[in-house]
Amino acid sequence: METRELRYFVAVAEELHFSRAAQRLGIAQPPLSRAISQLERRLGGPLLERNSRGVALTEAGRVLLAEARAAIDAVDAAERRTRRATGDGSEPGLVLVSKAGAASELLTKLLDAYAAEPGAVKVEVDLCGIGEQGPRLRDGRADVALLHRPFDVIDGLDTEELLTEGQVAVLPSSHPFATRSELRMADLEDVPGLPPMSWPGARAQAGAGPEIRDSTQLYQLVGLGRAFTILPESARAEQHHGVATVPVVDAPEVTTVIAWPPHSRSLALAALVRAATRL
Amino acid sequence: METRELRYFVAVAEELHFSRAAQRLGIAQPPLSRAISQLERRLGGPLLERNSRGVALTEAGRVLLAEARAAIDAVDAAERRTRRATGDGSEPGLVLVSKAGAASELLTKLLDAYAAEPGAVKVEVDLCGIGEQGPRLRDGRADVALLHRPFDVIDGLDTEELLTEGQVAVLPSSHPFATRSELRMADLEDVPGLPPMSWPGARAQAGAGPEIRDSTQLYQLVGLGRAFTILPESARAEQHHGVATVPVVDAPEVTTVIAWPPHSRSLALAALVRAATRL
DNA sequence: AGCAAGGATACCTGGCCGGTATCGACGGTC
DNA sequence: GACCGTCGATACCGGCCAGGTATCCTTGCT
Repeated sequence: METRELRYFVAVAEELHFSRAAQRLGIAQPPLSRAISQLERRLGGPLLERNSRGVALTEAGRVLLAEARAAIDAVDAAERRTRRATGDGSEPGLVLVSKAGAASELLTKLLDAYAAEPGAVKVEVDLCGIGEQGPRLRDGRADVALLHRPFDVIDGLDTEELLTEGQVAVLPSSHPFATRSELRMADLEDVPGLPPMSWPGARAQAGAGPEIRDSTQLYQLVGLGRAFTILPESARAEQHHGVATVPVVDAPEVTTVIAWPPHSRSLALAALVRAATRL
Repeated sequence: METRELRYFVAVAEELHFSRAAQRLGIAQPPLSRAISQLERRLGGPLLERNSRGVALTEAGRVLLAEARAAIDAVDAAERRTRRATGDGSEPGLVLVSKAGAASELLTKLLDAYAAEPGAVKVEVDLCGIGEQGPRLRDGRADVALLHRPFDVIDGLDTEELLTEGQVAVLPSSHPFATRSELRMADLEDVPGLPPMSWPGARAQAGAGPEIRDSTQLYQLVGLGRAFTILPESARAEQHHGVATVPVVDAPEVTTVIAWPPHSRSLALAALVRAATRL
């Protein structure tokens, strides 16, 4: 099977519409129809059900969709990482990705420690939205990531634990809870007049609160008295106007891990991970 | 990048010889040379160094080799799993792979428990050589595997723990140790007149002992008084002529885990894993 | 110098990809 | 129920590129 065929199939499976998929792919509809038919013939059965007025995936189609996405990511990763490794000098040697606004203290320590190693290469730090790190590692836009268990999905990645910490509630400083010396999860089940925030990607926790994408947004919302949330202790290092933090003594512990794709053979990556574990 | 190009590159990178690689691929040498040149042009730098009398990989080439192998495995997996999912009826719904001769008791319990579930599909059990499970999961020849931590590589796989157990020494029954009620790791550091076995794939432990590939071989060698080894307790369920087992009280614990590729969305697989964790 | 090995280049051919035109099946509408 | 719009399938054609053969060129060995 060729990459092209997989991309074609994914487009159709996502659009559930041949003409739209063809448009997205920048080709005409007939070649796309033909390519999918060939694929179905080669794989020994139908992938799509062409009902009148629409297209639906068969069971085999669902399998192929999941597998094809993973395969395309792997191919894209191969291309990106190789292009990065071709000695055109100016490019960074490693791309590290982390949630915007998280683990910044740990991150600076890590970068300093690695930079001091002999043979350290340039590290580009890429801050992305919550839950975006996994995909970036998988499709080669990044080589290594900082993640937070149990929040981030670490399926299919190699990891090393770096730091385990408790969590604190992040509240408007005007809120009655803000003066408490500690809180319990039970206190936060239903905070009067304050919705909890919900993260994109997390099991949709149906929290009626606003969705946020980065930490600036988060602190702004809290400062405005519109929401509260729970974050790892290290978030206290950042001071924000109108925002108070109170330890939540029985919150589940959060572990910051460094993660990388399992087949990586990069010496630079190995050195970075080694530096991280020695922190 | 197309799958074909990746396969071509891997062939050349493995053979380090264009003509032999072309032969292996079933094409002539000139198209292969051209394909590699195109790849190098597209990726922005050389992948191979053509020294006089031979070919060597550049750093970028090493990166691409590792990435390309993973990508090709993913594409092959997509094809195999989809072909298996196309409703041609006779085929098995899931392929489970396990080390030959290991965990047989757990395996039968698991298969029985799953078969009793509503909507259970046919499970093909595939017994393979030690260390072969990972590759089979990665390239789609299997959907799920039983592995043993810390011996098997579980990089890049999702896992659930099933069973943790101690280990026993497996010795010829004529050996002085065979009558002991227990042993310690220190006793086994250097057993007089008996070499330890070494497994393929494991970090080459330089044990001067014979290499073995399956459990029949193993018990035969032990029965002949040619070697000894350490195995999980459950191995005692199998009785073999001339072979004795003695608990090793301070051996590291072995955990049997069920493992599957992280992006799998198969309902049948999910049911099997659920059945396994309920054992 | 001659030769052999091995990768690169030149050039041709055929298959397949992608395009346009058109068909055919199905549904909604008046 | 005839008409029409939507959407995927089919027919056919043209151009590109993969793959083949022949040959060149560099290199190392004798």
